[in-house]
Amino acid sequence: MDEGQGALTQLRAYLAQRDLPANSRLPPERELCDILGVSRGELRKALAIMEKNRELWRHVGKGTFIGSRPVEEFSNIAAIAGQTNPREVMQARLLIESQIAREAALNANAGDIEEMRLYLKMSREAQTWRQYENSDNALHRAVAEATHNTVLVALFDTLNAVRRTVVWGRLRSKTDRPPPDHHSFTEHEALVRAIEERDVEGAGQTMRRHLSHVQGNLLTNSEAAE
Amino acid sequence: MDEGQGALTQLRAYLAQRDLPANSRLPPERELCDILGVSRGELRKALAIMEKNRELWRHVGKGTFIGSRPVEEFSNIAAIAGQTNPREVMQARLLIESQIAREAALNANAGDIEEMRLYLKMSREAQTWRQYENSDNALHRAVAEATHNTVLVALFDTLNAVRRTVVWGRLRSKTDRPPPDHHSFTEHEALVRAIEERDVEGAGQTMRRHLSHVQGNLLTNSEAAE
DNA sequence: AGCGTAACCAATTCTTGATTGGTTTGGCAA
DNA sequence: TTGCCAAACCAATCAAGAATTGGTTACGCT
Repeated sequence: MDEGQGALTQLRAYLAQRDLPANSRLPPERELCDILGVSRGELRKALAIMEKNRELWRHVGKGTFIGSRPVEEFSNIAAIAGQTNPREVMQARLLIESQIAREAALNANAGDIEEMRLYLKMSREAQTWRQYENSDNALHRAVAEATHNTVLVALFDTLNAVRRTVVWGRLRSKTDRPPPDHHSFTEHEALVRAIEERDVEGAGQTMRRHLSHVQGNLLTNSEAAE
Repeated sequence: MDEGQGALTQLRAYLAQRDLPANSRLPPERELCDILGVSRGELRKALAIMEKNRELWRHVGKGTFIGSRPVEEFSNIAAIAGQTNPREVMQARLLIESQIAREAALNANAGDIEEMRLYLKMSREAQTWRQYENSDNALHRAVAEATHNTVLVALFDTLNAVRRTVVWGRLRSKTDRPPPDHHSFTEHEALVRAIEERDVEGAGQTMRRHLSHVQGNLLTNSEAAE
């Protein structure tokens, strides 16, 4: 009965003898076969058991390592953007940013409000769509910063980066600059006002309504966003 | 005086003729010199002007591209985790995951529910805290997947990675395994039931209540999470 | 002083080969 | 048949070197 797990005990003995630190790489399977005098199949069974037991982890091309598999250190914006579409992005914005608006209404201070009003003014005075978009982005980010929660701000930035990558080549054909009656102006103002008045529900609803309009514009593919 | 900008007008003419889409790469400088019959110095002056004007962007080793410079491609989990704390992370979870739960209630299919029930069972039968945490993570991720929105799943993963980095070295002193009356069991069950019954409000509220308890446990620093 | 040419620099990409875990196939023996 | 072994093959990864590319400098000429 010891025979069935012979490779495993041999491997364990080998590892115990070396006492390797975590995250250290052990020899490739083919070498280990020679070292332990075991066939590769048996060795791989033993490795599979230890991997399932989280004593080590393997990856093709890299090797076999002691300890548990490390967490993904980066979230790749391009990878996310490649797998999704504008509809999903807008839906996520709707859900995330409405919550951010609520939280901002709870935590914003006078300086935050002032900053929002500045971007509000800039967006209304924008001469080109590009300028307008910059102000709009800055305003939305100011709302996120007003939560005073670095994690929320980071998530907002991630989402924003994905958005900019996804909706990448859209057109601005109709007009050269945002019309003075653009729906975003009044919506943005209502949003800032709700945050200033600590109207949590109002802030969330205003943001939701605003992004719904943006979503609608985007999907009907007229001159897009915000 | 046209002479001073000769290269620029030539370049503009070349670009207008080709009508290249955004983010497309144009020939290396040395080739463009031959094509336009301009010296490299003059060409680079023209390129510098257009770059400052955000009509194109350049990078050593990559090339020159139409449009504005793309955003930072990665969000570094470690950087986020280094600037925040467990309180902020839990607050973000509360806001994000409650919205995810609502969206899951709208979009989950039978397979999603089945998967959740599996992890529910696994978590109840866990023999160690580690096993329990794995099942718990899997359940929460299954909820995120049930939204069928890749962006939301990606944001959830990012948030989760930050959480694991931040609350990394906490203790499990009191007991060796989760007690059978652990509050999470009933809360998780209620959550899955609400999602199954398409109870949007209920799903969101259950998730919010659940994470509030987790947050409370975490902050009173008793045997922590979920 | 200004322009053009050439050379050089450093960041990046491309190419090629080797390495490595994962899988399949065929042979062999109990 | 069943299990095992050896070999070959596969795809992901890494490593090192060549080639490319924007940025810079030096020199010569007018």
